[in-house]
Amino acid sequence: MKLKEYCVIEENDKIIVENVHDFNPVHIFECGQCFRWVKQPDGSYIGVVRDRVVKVRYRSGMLEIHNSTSNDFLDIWYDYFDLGRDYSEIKGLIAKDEIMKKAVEFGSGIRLLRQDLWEMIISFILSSNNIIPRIIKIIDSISRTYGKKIDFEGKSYYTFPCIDGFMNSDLEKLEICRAGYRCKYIVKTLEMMEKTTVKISNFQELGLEAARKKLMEFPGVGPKVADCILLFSGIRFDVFPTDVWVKRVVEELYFGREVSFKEIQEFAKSYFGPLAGFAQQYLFFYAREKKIGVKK
DNA sequence: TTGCAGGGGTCAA
DNA sequence: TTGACCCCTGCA
Repeated sequence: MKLKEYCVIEENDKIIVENVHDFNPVHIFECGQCFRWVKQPDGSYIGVVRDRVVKVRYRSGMLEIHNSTSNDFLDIWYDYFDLGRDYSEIKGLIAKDEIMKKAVEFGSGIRLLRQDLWEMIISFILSSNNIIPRIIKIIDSISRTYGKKIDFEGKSYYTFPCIDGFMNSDLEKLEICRAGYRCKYIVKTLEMMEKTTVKISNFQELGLEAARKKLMEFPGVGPKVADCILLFSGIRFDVFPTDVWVKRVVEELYFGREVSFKEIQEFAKSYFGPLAGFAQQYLFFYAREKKIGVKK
């Protein structure tokens, strides 16, 4: 089977996708955009996406997805891994100064995942005023409490719960997930979600400001969280989520002084334009791994 | 062993 | 604009 430039071979329980470039699992799964992929001792990653568990391995142009079929490739993985996009071209366009050249080279295998909108709303509400290892723990705990169990390679995994999964269960149990004051944001958000029909298509029809405004109606969603939701569910790529790491790296490498959130947003818009979201990911990964701007 | 500082966006005063 | 919110980690 062929889809665009890819050749997909089905073999036992796995598929092998040939001719995949600009793909590095470490960069993709550890650049802060997702919380449900776990590195295995052999270097592969196991992740829960929608209602399935898969294992992903990549070497020299070959992407292996275990526990999957070629139909899944068409239905899920092609979009999820954003395989229709030429990241070499994007990298060429945004690596227009020495800083971006370094950041792009450092995270050369980053791809933006197109993740589930509901999952992103809840996940990024949990991300505010929080650190990545803890966010991962909380989401894992929520999935164990409210999701469905799936066994894979002798271990149990849990899907991220759908709205019904939450609402049909006891929301008081959220407290055991150690999310602190964010629990009440989640409960309120779920109640609001139940009453509305918010879909990705709704957001794609809206302009950027209207989409942001709509997301910020949910409690716990401010400007940064709203931009993360839009970017990581593949709705908008012209946003520049500005957290402490991005602020630090832009201040240190571009301005050489302290700047406001608004100044950074204006800079990103004029400098990176429609590719701001990609630039943000390379910069974030670079800043965090290299600890740029951290006071010693 | 204990206790305190630090990290991290949003909300409400 | 500023302090409070919550939990975990690291380090005296």
